[in-house]
Amino acid sequence: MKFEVMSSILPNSNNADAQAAGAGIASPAPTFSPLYQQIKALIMQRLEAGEWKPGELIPSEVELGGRFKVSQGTVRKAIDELAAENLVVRRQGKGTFVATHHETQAQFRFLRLMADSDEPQRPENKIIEVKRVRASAEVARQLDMKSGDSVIFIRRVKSFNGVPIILEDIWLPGAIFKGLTAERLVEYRGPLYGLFESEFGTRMIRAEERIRAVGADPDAAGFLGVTPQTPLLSVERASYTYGDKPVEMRRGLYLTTNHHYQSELS
Amino acid sequence: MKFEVMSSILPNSNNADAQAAGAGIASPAPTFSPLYQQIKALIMQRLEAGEWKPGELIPSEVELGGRFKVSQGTVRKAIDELAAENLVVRRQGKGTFVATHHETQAQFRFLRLMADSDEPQRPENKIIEVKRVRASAEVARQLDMKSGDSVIFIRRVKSFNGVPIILEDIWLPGAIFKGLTAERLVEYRGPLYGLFESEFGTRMIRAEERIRAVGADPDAAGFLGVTPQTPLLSVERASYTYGDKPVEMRRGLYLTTNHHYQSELS
DNA sequence: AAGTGGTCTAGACCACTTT
DNA sequence: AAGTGGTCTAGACCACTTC
Repeated sequence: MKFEVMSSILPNSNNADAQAAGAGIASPAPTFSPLYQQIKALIMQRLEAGEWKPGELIPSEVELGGRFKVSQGTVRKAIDELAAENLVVRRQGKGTFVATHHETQAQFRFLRLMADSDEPQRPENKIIEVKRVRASAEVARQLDMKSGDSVIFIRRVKSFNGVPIILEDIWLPGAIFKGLTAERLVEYRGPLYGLFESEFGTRMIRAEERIRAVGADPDAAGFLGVTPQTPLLSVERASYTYGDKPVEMRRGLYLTTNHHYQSELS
Repeated sequence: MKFEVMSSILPNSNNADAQAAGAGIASPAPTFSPLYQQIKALIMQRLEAGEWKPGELIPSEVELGGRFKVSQGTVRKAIDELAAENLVVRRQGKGTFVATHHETQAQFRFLRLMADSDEPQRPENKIIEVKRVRASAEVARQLDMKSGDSVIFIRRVKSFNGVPIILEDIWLPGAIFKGLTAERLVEYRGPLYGLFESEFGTRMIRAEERIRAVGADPDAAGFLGVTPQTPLLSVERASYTYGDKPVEMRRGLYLTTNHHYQSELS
C-alpha cells in the first residue's frame, strides 16, 4: 500500500487526506499518477491478494471511499477502469463483483473461432494426454521459468457437433498447478480457466495470440481427420494473470474449413 | 437532432433544459438513454455530417455544454466514449480533435501482421491492377449493394524489406469512390484509409476480420513467390464507416513464414 | 425503507498550451 | 493571462435490488 505522489508534487488540498492514508511509507518513485489510478492500484493489489475472491462482492464505492479517504467519485473512476479491463463486474442495485470465468458470458471471450453458418455448435472436449514434462527452452521462455523446470503438458481435441476441429497443446507451470490430474480434467465440466481459478487460485486476465497458417503434420492430421499438409490455423497463446505474470502457454491447430477466427479492429 | 427521453420518463430537473434543446421534435422511440449518450449521439451526427473534419478541433467541452444546455461534466462523459472509440482524440491544453488516418500512430491500427524478429520492416506497396467491375453476389452482400452494381477492384502486393508478404484484393463501392484511378493510387504515399478520408470524405471507423488457413492457388503463389498449396493466412475484412455502413471489403493472403497475425484477448 | 451503482450538476484546482 | 482538457470533490436524484 503506497501512494506515489507527494504533497509537494501534487499540491492539491483535496489529496492531502489521501496522501495521509498511505502515510509512513516514503515513496521513492518520482512518477506522477492521479489519485484514481492509485486507488485502482490499491484495489488491484487486494484482488491479486485474494482479499475478495472471484464471484464475491467487493465493498461499495462509498465504503471504499471512506476507507481510502477519497470521494466516492474517485473510487468510481478507479472501478470504471477495472470494469473496462474485465477484472470486476458492476451490477446496478447489487454492487460490484470480482469477475470470474464461471459465467456463460465469459465462455467465449477467449475462443474466437466461429462457425461460418449460424447453426448451433455443440462443443465437446476430449483429453488425449496429460503428463509432467521438463520445460523446453521455448516453453521456459514463454512461462518465465528455467529450462528443465517441471511443466504440465495437456493435449486435447475440441469437437463441434461431433466433428474434431481443434487440436490443442497446453503447457502449465508445474509449481502452480501441482495437483492437476488427468482424471480431474476429464471429469471437469466448463471452461478450463474456471478450473484454474477455483481450484488453483490462478485467474487468467489477459492473453496474446500469434496466428499463422501451417500445413498439418501427420500427427495433427490424424486427430483432425484430414490429410497431411491440409492448411491449418496455428494459434499460439500466452496467458497472463495479475502483474502480467505468464501462467499458461497454448498452441492450437484449428481446422478452418467451416469455421473462421474472428477479429475486431477498432 | 433529437432527444429520446421525455420529461415524464426522466423527471430529472437537470434534464429539463436539455430536453428543451431538442424541442419541437416529438420522439417516437420509447427507449431510455442517459443524457450523455444523447449528447454523444448529437456529436456523432455532426462528425458524420462533416461539420468538423478529420484533424480539426471541435468546440471545447464548456462550449458544447453551453450549446446543448448540459453541464461540462456530461459533455465530458460523452466525449470520453467517443475518444474510447477512436472517433476523436484529446490533447491536454489544446482541445479535442477529430481523429484521422493521417497519423503515424494510426498506421498500424489496421494491420495486425508483425514480423517474428524485431528487425525494422520497410513496407512497400505495389499496385497490380485497378478496374471497375460489377458486384458479385458476395461482394454486393458485404457492401450492402445490389448484385451488378459498379464496384472498384484493386489488387496489390505489400512487401517487407523487398520480400512480397501480402497479396490483397480490395473492393470499393463505385458510387462513393467515383474518381479513384490507378495513377492516383500509385502516386499516393501513406495508408489507403488516409486517401479515402481526405479525397472521398469517407472515414473508416471499424472493421471485422475473418481469418482462415488456405492453400495458395497458382495465381497467389506466383505473386508471393511460393509454391502452390503453400499454407497462407486468408484475412477477409469488412470495413465500416459511421452508422455501421460498409464501405470496403478486402481479402488478403498473408505469407506467415516469418510473420504472424497478432491478436489481443482481453 | 435502505443500500447499491448510474447519472448529472457545480465548482475548484491542476497541468499544459497558446497568446 | 486566458483557454483547454484532467482530476477531484460534494451533493443530488435516479433505477434497481433486497429486506
